[in-house]
Amino acid sequence: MALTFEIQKTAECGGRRASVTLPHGVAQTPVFMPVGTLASVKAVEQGVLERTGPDDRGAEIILANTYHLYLRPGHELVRRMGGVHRFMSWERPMLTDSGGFQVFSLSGLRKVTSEGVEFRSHLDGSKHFFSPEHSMDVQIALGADIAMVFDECVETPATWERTRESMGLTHAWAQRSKDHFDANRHLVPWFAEKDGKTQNLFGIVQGGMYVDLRKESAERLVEMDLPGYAIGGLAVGEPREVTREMIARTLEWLPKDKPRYVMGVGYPDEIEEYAKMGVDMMDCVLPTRAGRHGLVFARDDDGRVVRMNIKRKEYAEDSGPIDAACGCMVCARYTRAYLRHLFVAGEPLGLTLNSVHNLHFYLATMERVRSGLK
RNA sequence: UCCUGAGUAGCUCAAUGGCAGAGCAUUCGGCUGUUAACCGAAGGGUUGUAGGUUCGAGUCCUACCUCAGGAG
Repeated sequence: MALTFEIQKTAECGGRRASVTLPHGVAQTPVFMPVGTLASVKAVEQGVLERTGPDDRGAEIILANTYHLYLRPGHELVRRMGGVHRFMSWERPMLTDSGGFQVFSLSGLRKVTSEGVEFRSHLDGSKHFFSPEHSMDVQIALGADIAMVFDECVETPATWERTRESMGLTHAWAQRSKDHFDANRHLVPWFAEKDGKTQNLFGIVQGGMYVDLRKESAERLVEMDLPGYAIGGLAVGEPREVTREMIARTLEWLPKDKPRYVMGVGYPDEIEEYAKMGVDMMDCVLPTRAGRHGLVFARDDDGRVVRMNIKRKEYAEDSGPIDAACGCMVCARYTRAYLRHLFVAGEPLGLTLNSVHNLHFYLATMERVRSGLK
């Protein structure tokens, strides 16, 4: 057994306090997973990521991206370097996205057929082809604890017919992903059969903004008996109520004894809400991207999330921390005035400190939720 | 003192004699499985000064002022 999911408690709201044990360690869920696309959570050093504040357990799982690492430095190079963990010196669990989302976000540079996707590199325009089998080969070479099936994320809005067609493709690709993965997962750099250390493959539910399609997608994927399931294709421009409804309904049809992962969400209040609904895993670029763009999160006296644009002039001589109640190393040490100065002056440290704070904020938000679910 | 060149937004610079603009800076906004230290919006002008030519001048003419380079 490569993955163990142990639920300590399921609250009335549906949220679960649990832990997921993976080849590279244990993560407490609900868990937020920072995104490190190119084997780097942008602007944050791995040691800092392990501990963003004095009483913080740090990031317990981080993401990397199949598409990006395939293009640069190349998955075979990463394999030769001992796998992505060793390559980037991150010993905790990791998850790789399959490249399916890039099929969606790189539209204009790609051509989709039932066989796979032909696309052009955003780096140099060179032609490449990704199939479910190839995505699996790349993800196995990278060797994250969790790999994702190769899927297609449909654009929003999309008609029911278009969404159903795309979903059918995702299902066929999921089966092909699983078959190829099962046949080759012993090739992960750290494979150790006697220790039961094997890579895990998660499925991805699609179905756009149509409840009936979400149900069909969930049922079809559950038949494949995968160790965990993701809900994909959300937060792509639809209203938040729709996102919430899709998650709430899809959770009904996913196994309760396996991790459920909503991909690509969200704002701090969203991840809190979804965790309480029973989502166990989430990832999002927002804390790091927003941080690099000058947006930091804080809580007001009532505990409500507030957005703070650190660029604003009103912080120029503000000698307080971003959030006095925050336990991160940035709030313990630096003033808003200094952070604003670094950002306005274009100092790279500003990007780093904002990112570290935001990551801590997200991780602490999950910790709050976990405490509440006890 | 003379010659030459240049004076346009906070800065660096565009603009056939025909609606005075850009980049940067400033202020504000956006960011949801990262093509993103990114993207967008706004504010900002008596075109060095004073005259003249012209239907119309940032642009042509005259004088002056300032700066740079050259000559003496």
